[in-house]
Amino acid sequence: MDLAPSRPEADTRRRILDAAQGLFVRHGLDATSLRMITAHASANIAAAHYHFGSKDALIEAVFRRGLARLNEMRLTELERLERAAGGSPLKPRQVLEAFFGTALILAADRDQGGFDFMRLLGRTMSDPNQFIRTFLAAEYQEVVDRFKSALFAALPEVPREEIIWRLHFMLGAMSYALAGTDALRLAAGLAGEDDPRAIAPRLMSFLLGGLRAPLPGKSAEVSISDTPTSSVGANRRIDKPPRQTARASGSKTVARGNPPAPGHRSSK
Amino acid sequence: MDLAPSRPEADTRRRILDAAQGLFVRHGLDATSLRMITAHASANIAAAHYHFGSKDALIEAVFRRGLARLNEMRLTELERLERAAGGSPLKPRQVLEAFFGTALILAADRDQGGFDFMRLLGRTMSDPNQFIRTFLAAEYQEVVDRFKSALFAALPEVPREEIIWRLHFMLGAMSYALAGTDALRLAAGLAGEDDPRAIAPRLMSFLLGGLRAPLPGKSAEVSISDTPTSSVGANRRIDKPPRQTARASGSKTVARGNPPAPGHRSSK
DNA sequence: CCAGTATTCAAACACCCGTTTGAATTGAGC
DNA sequence: GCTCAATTCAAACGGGTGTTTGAATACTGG
Repeated sequence: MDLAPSRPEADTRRRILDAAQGLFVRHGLDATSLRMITAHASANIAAAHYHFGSKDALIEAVFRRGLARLNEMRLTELERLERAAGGSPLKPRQVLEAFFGTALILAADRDQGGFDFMRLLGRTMSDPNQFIRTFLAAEYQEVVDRFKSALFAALPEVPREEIIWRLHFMLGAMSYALAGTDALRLAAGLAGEDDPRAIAPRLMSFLLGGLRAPLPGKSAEVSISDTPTSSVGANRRIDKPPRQTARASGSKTVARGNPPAPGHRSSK
Repeated sequence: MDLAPSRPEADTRRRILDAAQGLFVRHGLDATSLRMITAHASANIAAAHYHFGSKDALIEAVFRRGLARLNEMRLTELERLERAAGGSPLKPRQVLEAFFGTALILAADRDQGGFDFMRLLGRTMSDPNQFIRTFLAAEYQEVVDRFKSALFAALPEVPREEIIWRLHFMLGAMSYALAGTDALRLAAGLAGEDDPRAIAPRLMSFLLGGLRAPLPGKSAEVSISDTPTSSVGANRRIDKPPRQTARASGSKTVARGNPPAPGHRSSK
């Protein structure tokens, strides 16, 4: 339309959004200050408040922009498949492709920020901040309802409660894989460690396997809580292991003003 | 080398650790201040520095205490199973029980703080803070190596790279389930929504199903919707959704022309 | 009992945060 | 050219942060 490709005022707004997204995923929401963001965006601090109103509103704007794209892709794909199926229910794999496959496609888009956003989203999924949680839930609701229904129809013989649990688990697996933190250095050195295109086929077959796993036995034979005479509970209670004092012992024999190990802290 | 267990001064230390753990899981590491912690623990701010040296060192201490318990349980159980098997490799299910089952048992312990700690751990697994990440990796290394080896032995025919990926996915599913945030309000209203004893059997069969899923097709490494040959229904298979380039020229992603009109909220 | 260390405490320090202000700058329409 | 609104800017405000200080207290060994 009449929107010139480079409107200067709109540019500041977009630069701030981009900088915020990149810094949020690298340092976390709390640890990223508006001053860091505006410095990265070559903008003034007050400009951020002028365009967004507050830091929380800026966070909202970042997620709204990313989720609009993601959710539109998901719903478009789901509707396309349902239209092609013509009334008959989809296969479980198709539902997963529409939900998780599109997310992974978006995560592979490094240029337009899809990569950063999906990592950010993956990490934020387990953020305790109430304001974020309610916002995410609201922004997601339509998509979640649509895909829940599609999965119910695809697996009519599975109890709905069980399907919801498994959707929950699948979400966790994807979020963690996308977040790409690998806190345990598990995949360190693996090829394509943080490349969503390498992860996608592996994740999809893992998710399908989990979704179609046999239901947990009602008699709880599978359950760990009552493995015969409690495998782990054999020693009944966990004794406190001897306090590992190798590194922390300094903190109790302190004289005044003793910093245990001054060489800590960074990344904030 | 240690102080007697019931010395009153040691009590302050424990009270601070407990309060910190509870507040960390409710508000996050960054959003929890030392003043909040010491107020909850009925202690002085300086006492926290006296006993731990810094906030980062306090965070370390919280995780060290919890991980010592968790990792000891895991290793004990793994060794018990390996001893019982007498040289022959364990079954995949047994390895998962020793790793994830023990975590879920610990998470069910509400009295001694196991519940809070496992939720905290689940959320921290995707924390971007570098200091936390390296600390967790170091603290976990022995356990990770042991369980990786056990899984390799249990699944000799599966490529090791694939096993590592699936271990990664399983960790994500468990972390997210334990974190118990449910950002999407997926399981809202479900029975035992945040009770690890209700989650355990369901999670275990999901994980086993994912771990034993058929390997992803080797041929196409890039494609998301792979399965070039083995599609279940030959009729309508999922094509690659059209590359979403509409956004580049799209001017409707975010409603432009937002007047400043702040009206924000603060909920922190 | 006293000596001396281990622990607590209130107060202050320097710094960074999100937010606000009011003036300067820009750019389009008459 | 001028007007007027939209946008940017440097500077400041109040408040919360982690950390430090030095004195007061609690406790243990002799």
